Formats: sequence, C-alpha cells, structure tokens
Amino acid sequence: MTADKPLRADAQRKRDALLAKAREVFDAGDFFDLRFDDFARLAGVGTGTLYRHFPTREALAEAVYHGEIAALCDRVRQLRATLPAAEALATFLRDMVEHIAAHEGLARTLATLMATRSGALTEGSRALEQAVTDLVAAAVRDGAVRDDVGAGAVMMALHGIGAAHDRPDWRAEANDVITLLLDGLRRPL
Amino acid sequence: MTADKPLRADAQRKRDALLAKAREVFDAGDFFDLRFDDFARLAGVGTGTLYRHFPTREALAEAVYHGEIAALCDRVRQLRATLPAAEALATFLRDMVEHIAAHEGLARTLATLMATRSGALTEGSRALEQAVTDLVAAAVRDGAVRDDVGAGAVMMALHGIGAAHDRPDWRAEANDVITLLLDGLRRPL
DNA sequence: GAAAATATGGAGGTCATCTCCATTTGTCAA
DNA sequence: TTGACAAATGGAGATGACCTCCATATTTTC
Repeated sequence: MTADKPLRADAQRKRDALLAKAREVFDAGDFFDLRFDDFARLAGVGTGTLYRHFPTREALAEAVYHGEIAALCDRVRQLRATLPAAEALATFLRDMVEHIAAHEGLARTLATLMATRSGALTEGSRALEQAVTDLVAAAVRDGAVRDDVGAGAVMMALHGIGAAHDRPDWRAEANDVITLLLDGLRRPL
Repeated sequence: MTADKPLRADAQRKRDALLAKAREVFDAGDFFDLRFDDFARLAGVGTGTLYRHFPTREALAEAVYHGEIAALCDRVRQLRATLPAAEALATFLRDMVEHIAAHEGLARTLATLMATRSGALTEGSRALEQAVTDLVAAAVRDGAVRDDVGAGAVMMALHGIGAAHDRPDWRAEANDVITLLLDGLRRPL
C-alpha cells in the first residue's frame, strides 16, 4: 500500500516543514480559519509544493494524525504490558481524556474532519481501534468485563467525547462518560 | 427573542418551499455536496431570496433542526407521563437510536454542522438537553439512578452515536453504548 | 385602485482553491 | 568536477462557489 519512493532531499525538507507547521497550527486550533495558500507561505513553501505533497486539507490532517495515532497505540501496548487488562483499559480511557484536554485544538480539528466524513481518518484510526479491541478482548478473557458488548461501543463513546469538545463543562462530563462506560462494562449483568 | 413579525404572504410561501426542500435534501444526505446557489434554484427561488431568509447554511439547518428537536422533546414529555423515570429514560435512548437510524442523512448533516462549531445547533439543542436533564434528575429522585454523574454525560454519548454514523456496524454499536450507559447509571457501584 | 411597503431574482463582484509550467535544485555517471 | 537528466519548486492566473445589490414585481393598505 505504502510504496514509499525515495524522496529527493529538498522535497523531504519541504515536506517536513509542512508537517511541522501543520502540527503547530492544529494545536492552536486555527486550521480552518486559515487560507490554505497562506498556510503554504507560513510554512515557507509555494502553493504548488503544498498541493503536490498534500492534495487536500484532509490529506495533510491525516499525515499529522498518523503520528498521533501511533503514539496512542504505543501507550496502549505499554499499559497492557504493565497492568491487568481491565486496569489498563481504565487507565487508557482516563488518559485519553487528559490527552484530549491537553490538545484541545488538535481534538477540535480532528473532530471537524471526522464529521466531514472524508473517511481518511476512519481509515487512519483503524490501528487505534484494533489496539482498543485487543485490550477489551483481553479484559473479557480475564473475566473482568462482560462479553456481550463490543469494543466498537467504546470507540463510539470516545468519538463523542472528542467531538463534543466545546461543551462548557467538558472535562467533568467526559470523565462521567468514562465512569459510566467502565461501570457498565464491569457488570456481567 | 423571536419577535416574529408578520410575514408577507408570498414570503411565507417561499420560506416554506425552502424548508420543505431543505428537509428533503437533508434526508438524502446531499446537503454539503450541493452549491448553495443551486439549492435555491432547486427550491424554485432566487439566490437573493434564499439568502434573505437564511443568511447561511447553518441558519437553514437550524430551522430544519428546530422541528426535529421539538418532536424529540415532545417524545420525552410523553414518555415521562406514562412511565417511571428510569424506564422512560431507557426507552427514550433506545428510541433515539431508532430515530437516528431512520434518518441517516439528517443525522449526518447535523453531525457535520455540530462539528463546524457554528454554535447554532448547540443553542438549538438546549431544549432537548433540558428535557433529558429533567428526565435523569427524576430517575435520580426515584433512586433508580446514581447521583454522581450528570446528564451531560448522556448528551455527550448521544452526540458520539450521532456523529459516528458511518461506522459499518453502527446500529449494534449504538445499542451497545446505550446498554453500557444504562447499566452504568444503575446505582450500586 | 393607487400608493406605500415588502419581497423577488439573478447578474456580477469577491475571494479561496487549485493547476500549470518556466525555472531552479538535486542526483548520478563518466 | 562537470554535464545532463530527473525531480521539485513557486506563484501567476484560471476556476468556480458564495453572497450583495438593486431594478422590478407582488402584496397590503387606505
């Protein structure tokens, strides 16, 4: 799928500059207030170059998002290695809230892109979903979590948390959602 | 707030035509693939007229959304009148999933608008949120639901359900989320 | 039924997006 | 090193969506 052709030196440099600036702008939450052309100039690059590297806003977002997802997957693996599955899951979900809180602008950007149904992100987040699915499955095997609901529900709830980032009392509510999920998951009924 | 001035006859007619066509397009899910100008023509109206009635896409969406919200609020009231609070809540949430499933295009449209953070919808959905808040509060008073999490969490989860409408196994996952919420809400910890 | 008030529609201005290609920069073999 | 070929650049300008403006048409009022 990713038939990475060796990139020429200057091309690589420009590409990196674009990604770096993109991360910056994302975090500030200004991504959609900015003309795409201006973004190019901001990154010290011509419009043509920008468009060759990233044909659309979404493509750029996905590239940034990719690193983010990888980091989260690592986090899941790390937790799984050091804690019982159920605890790892709980910790991961709580961490997730903190993580989103700490990167509000990025969360907002991603939520917007998700909704634009570009699909690019659904594709990109597959890895994270897989990691969570494994985590839940492990917890089920331990008997700590019911087996009649899938990990998809957890992803959906997380999606909601990320997407609702503009609610005034976001952090408390997000933690409430996690609490309900975890308590709901515990009871084998 | 709404100082409804009496609208001239033809103006009312055009306005209705716009709303009717909007509902149609919403339900088909094509709202964002359509040039706003073309939408005007589709509704048999000049661009100027469209813009006078609804200055932005969001304004139009909100107008459509308004009826939707009112219907849902009625539904909540009706359930509260005929069932114990906890059951009413459960039924409402299950119904909500069905409702969204039945109006996929509309759900998609609303989710997109939510994410665009226009705020128009947050404002518009206040009534629904209030109704849900009352419902949860009543269930808490009955002792059927824990009192340490707010209704905001429920709204957030609903938001996630609506926003994630493109997941392949949506309906089952949505119901799982509701199941987790309801079981999590049952008190005993 | 005529004047005043209100609403209409679509031609055209404005501005972000994206393409195209003449020029520059990097790579590699001799 | 140098020449020659390939790869990449950047920004001027075409494109097309969005919205405004106002001469005309419709409704209401007296």
